[in-house]
Amino acid sequence: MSANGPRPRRATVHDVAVVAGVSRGTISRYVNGDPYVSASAREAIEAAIAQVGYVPNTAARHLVMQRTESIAFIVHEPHSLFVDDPNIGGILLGANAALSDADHQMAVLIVDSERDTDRVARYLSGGAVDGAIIVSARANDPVGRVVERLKLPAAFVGHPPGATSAAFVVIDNRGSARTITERLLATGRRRVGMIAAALDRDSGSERLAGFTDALGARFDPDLVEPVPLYSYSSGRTAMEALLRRHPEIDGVFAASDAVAAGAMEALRAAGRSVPGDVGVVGFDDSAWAGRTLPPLSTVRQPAEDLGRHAAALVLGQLRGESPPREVLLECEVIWRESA
Amino acid sequence: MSANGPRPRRATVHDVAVVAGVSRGTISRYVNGDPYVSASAREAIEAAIAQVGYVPNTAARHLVMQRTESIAFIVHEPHSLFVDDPNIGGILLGANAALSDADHQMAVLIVDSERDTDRVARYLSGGAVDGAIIVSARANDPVGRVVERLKLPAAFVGHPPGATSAAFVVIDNRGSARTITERLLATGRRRVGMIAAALDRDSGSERLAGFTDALGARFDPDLVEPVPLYSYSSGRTAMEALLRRHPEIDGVFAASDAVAAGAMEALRAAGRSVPGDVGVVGFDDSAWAGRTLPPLSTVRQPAEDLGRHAAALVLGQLRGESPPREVLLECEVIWRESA
DNA sequence: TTGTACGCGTTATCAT
DNA sequence: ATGATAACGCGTACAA
Repeated sequence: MSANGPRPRRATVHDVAVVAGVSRGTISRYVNGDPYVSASAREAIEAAIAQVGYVPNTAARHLVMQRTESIAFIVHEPHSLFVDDPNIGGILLGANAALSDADHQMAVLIVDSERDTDRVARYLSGGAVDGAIIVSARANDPVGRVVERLKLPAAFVGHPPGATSAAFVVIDNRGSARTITERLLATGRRRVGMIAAALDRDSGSERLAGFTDALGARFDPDLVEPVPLYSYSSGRTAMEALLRRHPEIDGVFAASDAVAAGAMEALRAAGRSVPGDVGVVGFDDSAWAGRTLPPLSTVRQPAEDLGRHAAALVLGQLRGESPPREVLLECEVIWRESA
Repeated sequence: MSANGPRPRRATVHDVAVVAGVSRGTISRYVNGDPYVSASAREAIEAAIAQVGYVPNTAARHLVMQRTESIAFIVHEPHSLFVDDPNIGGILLGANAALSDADHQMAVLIVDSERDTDRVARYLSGGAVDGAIIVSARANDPVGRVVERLKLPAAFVGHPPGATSAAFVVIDNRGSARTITERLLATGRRRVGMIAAALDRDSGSERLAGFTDALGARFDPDLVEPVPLYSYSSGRTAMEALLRRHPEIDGVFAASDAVAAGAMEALRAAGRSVPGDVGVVGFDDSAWAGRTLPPLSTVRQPAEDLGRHAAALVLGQLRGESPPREVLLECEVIWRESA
């Protein structure tokens, strides 16, 4: 039904110049806010621009200015991230807000295959963006290497595995884990254990460290059950193991809300009440936390702030500032009913 | 600690030409896979490219080619979308996969403010992308209007409110609602109601239509409780109302899983068992569905396929094909234990 | 205050 | 098969 005519040729400076009766240089000056434009010219130009529907061509502008006013937001492992991770959305929005305030365009690039990796690397190398925010970098990441080689202003969300020289922003996993464990202890629990997950990852080992910090001399390694993944099923089996080994256990710090939810299911199956018999706390304040019975006490990641700070780090570098190597963000403890 | 030297000047065709001892034209031909390049030249060029680390400049390429080989993925209302909607991630991944196969770069643009709207409009008008996929378009959307004015090849995910000439891909809300309601009826329920949500949106009214389709002559409007939002709390209060009005109710179709979860909570509070006393079915197969007790029977949206088809629609237009105005995707019914 | 002309890094046309 | 050279659309020094 649609007329579906040919794509209209986009108007150029030239067209505007002809209609307005001034030179192309003057048009360009007007567009870029140069003060040396007479009132009469200004009016003519404004009318002409409206008439022909002129918008400056991005590519031409980029080419001559040598910058694009846009920065990439690169995300890996999108499957787990976009489907499960409750924080990615917030990080995205925070980064976008900060960049938007600085009048920069954010372009989210998804790396989901070998092919994507190559294409994104070319995209970056080709100068399509002025900087990059990278979330969930992997060890020995080709994209990360490209960024480094180009000395592209960048900031990582989370600690990049390979020791990069780039800046990064992380939450204080250790401190937050310590804080919530201390609160759990303050409820009078005597035998509190931890289901530690993903110890090969930075976040996982830090959370365990925070836990031992809080326990101090009372720390008993046998009360720690390590699991590979931040998952519901891991939590469930780990809790079962913990109950077998230490039936007297009366408190558990789970390395994530999903893990905690699994643990609570195991406790329920074992006939232990929460928080009556055993107190449970999680980490992330993800969607899990509000849906467990009872609702989960947990640690809230300041997702938007992570994005905001990462963006600020990149923008700062763009302005020539040398950024702090690391930004540590505090988390908020959300006290609900599971402990 | 980082050396933090100046950004290296990026190598150009010229540099490669000098090192390889051939002309720029030959370099360009080699890079673009033109067959007319001698073996000797080829070798020299390959070595030179590796040596100077050459990557074609995106902006220059775009300028002369008049296309960018990249397409925008525009998402509005990111707050609700990125935080609540379980499908957005899948749509994103599906679109990215399809575009990636066609060697196109996808750039996700987030519209989260007035400012974003303007900037994105400029971005599109400036020719930064060859096409656009738009999810969750709003009525009278400035971005949508820009797309239309530019006759930018585009595809909407979901039905765009303003009657656009553009193509769109949607799930068969009506048919799916009908199917799952029929299955619910087939379990022997006599008095089945619906918690209808977001009737001002296309998805909401279609789901209600499917419900009435299934009921046929047995349809009783008083068994329909409309709520404004697809939310847990809406579901809870609506179910309470339904129970008050019709204590004999023994089946409920909730317009979304979140709504269904709320309804189940209300049923639990009222001492009704699920599925014993009343059968409950939802819509979306979101994270809610697996976490209710018992797990929820629901309708699974083919999220990745939505993204894939949208991308295909845009790519087709780019090739000059005239796309179908509408693509309707079937959903799968997931039968769990709540009905 | 305004116009002219050059350059940004490519691709594409046309000779050769 | 390859080398000159003209666009592509814009910003900006320089001249006027």
